[in-house]
Amino acid sequence: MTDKDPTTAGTVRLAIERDIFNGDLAPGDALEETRLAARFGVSRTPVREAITQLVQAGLVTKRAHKRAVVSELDPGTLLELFEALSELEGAAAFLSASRMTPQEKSELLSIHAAAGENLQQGGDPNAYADLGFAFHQLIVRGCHNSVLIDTTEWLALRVLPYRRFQVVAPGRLQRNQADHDGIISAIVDGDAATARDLIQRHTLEQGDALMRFIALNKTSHAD
Amino acid sequence: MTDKDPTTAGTVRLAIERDIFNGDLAPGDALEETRLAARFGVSRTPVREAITQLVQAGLVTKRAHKRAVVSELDPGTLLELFEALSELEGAAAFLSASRMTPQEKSELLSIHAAAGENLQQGGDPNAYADLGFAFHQLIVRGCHNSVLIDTTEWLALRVLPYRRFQVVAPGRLQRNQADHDGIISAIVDGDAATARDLIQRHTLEQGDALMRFIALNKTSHAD
DNA sequence: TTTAGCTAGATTGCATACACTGATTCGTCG
DNA sequence: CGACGAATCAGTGTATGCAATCTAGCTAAA
Repeated sequence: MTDKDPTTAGTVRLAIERDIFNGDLAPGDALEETRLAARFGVSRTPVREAITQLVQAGLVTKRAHKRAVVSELDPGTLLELFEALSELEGAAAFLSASRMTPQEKSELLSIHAAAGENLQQGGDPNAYADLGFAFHQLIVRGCHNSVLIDTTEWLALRVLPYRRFQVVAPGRLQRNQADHDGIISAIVDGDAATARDLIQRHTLEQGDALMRFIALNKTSHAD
Repeated sequence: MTDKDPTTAGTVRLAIERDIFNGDLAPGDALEETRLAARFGVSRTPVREAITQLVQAGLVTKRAHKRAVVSELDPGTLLELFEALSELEGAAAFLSASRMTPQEKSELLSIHAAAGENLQQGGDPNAYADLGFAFHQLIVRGCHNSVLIDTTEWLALRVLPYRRFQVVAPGRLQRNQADHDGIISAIVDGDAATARDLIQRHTLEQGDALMRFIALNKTSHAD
């Protein structure tokens, strides 16, 4: 499903995905088939297929005869999501510690270094977030188990719509970088157990911070 | 997705799923839209939706303009699948050790006891397999994290089409029962770390055995 | 004023028809 | 006789139309 998409449905799906990740479509927003069809200049059929795919991907929720909406994650589900994600990333890191190639390790190091520079020079927080995302992704992919990789990224995907609630709490980025520091050295040293433990705790904390931030934001919005 | 399906597409999807699990549709078999539509007495549209859902569920593979086939797992992928599954079940067991309610624990014990009786009395191996499946499912669900549960069961689903290759190697069932014995006492004792370790190793071994069996069976078939 | 019931508009679910892609087979040329 | 190419065919991808369902707005009664 991650391959090319010579089919219209695939294109539409990617477009909707982008809208969700960009925030043009926020969680809770409705996906109206006719409107989307008109917007992309296609018929309703490929739009329906795209929505079906997104439903199975967990990004969209839908019930019979009711319109599809962008999945809304309540704090409880979000907590569960991060708990599961932390286990998966931990497992991947455990395997990566002994399976990553030298090239992969050096790539990981260079990304980590770039993130460090960005942090010291007070660069774009958004760029830093991207580097952090790449960091996690590289570790996950380093386990060389496509099933585990796909599953982990599948879960990580569901958190992306909430990335716009980026946590900018003071000192948070520094601690994040320090966490990454420990994780990377554990992996380079081949200390699988430590790598697992560190990244698991790290991801759980990330989730906790995001959850708290969203909760605050929600109450302030007071719909 | 597990709820009712007043929609035709959902019904068709479940029907195809049953066919796959029953073995009426074996891995590698093609899913022809027109034929399925005729068989269920509906049009191609709901059949297409059902197939799309099955593709996302991983049970069916499909590329543009080529017909969908029941997913075929080569030994490598199967190994990866069990490796990932063992990590997920391990994580679930870790959490279950401290989260299962007394009712859930007693249910687990009674199922385990029933499996033991079946084994001693030389009962139906198929029934024993069902009990084993229920055993794993109970442990997974005991973690009370729906995301983790869904993800684990999603992976476990992909192995089901291969259940007809049931391993009946001598002594295998006894060892399986012994494994379960250890796992259950670790969970009841609340020893999370041991529970994780045991079930992880256990699932990996299960996968290994299944893989070997399939490999042998494949070569004998010699297509 | 509030609430229950109903009607009209909007939207989804399914069926049918058409367009396009990929494969197989037959014919022709080397 | 073999190989390459074109035509035919099977099958998927998309568009459109219709029926069933849901939603909202209005009327009427308590």
